[in-house]
Amino acid sequence: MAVSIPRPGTPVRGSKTGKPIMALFDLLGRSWTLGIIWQLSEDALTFRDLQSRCEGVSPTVLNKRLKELKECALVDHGGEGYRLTALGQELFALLAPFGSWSQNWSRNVFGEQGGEE
Amino acid sequence: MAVSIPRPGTPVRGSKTGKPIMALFDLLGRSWTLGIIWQLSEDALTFRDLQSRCEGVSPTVLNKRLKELKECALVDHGGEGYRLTALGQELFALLAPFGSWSQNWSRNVFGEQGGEE
DNA sequence: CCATATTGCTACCGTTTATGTAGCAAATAT
DNA sequence: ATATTTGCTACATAAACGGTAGCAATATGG
Repeated sequence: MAVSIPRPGTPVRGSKTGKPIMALFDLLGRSWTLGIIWQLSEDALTFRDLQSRCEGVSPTVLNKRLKELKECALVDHGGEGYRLTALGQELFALLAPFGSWSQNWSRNVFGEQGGEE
Repeated sequence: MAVSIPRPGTPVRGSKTGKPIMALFDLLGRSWTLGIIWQLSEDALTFRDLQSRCEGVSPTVLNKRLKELKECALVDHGGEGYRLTALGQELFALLAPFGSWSQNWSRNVFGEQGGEE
């Protein structure tokens, strides 16, 4: 069914219900969506800065994700580059605890070598 | 590079750093991972129950996700079916606020039709 | 005991998505 | 005017996903 933007109320990739949480999970469950939000949490970034912070993700995918995130009102593109909207910042606030949790998870499951950040 | 399990400390899909947060985002950024955790938050479920709650996701994908989640110590498979581990429940606790936030997001961005849950 | 059903799962194959490189038009800087 | 930088598109290849069919193992019922 080749879904582009996972609007709530509309069926999304794999999901026929269109519940908001499923639409959100569909959006967040695409490659680099979470990473993009994470990287934009501090500063606005240019396309290429964002690309390099996302480990050199291909511009094709980066541009797709940015379009989706703009259409879902989580990211916009002002004079200083791409940045989170107010809603995007709200979402990042929910996401922020994942940072320290992931370190704890890493230590518990995989040992000490998990490393920084 | 065909990455199977996104262990922190090891390069993951697209990411060369292996930072825990990137490993976690890689894991969560695969189709149905978030949905599976969401569905297992209340009860243990059999493979087929879980499949039907995930809108009939194909068994191929479901089995892949379950293997990954088991290997990452977020899900296990006891006598009553698949269920979240203690770590999995911790992660769900971080994820739970996304439910109500997604409803608010849906109303703000797409209008009122977003619907329940 | 034998048939039936359920469970967890694998094989296959076609479609979709992602990756990776090259490069172009517009804006900015020198 | 020349050279960079920026945002982005066009391919081609590789990986992931979706969907159906079906199998071995364990229950369940007659």
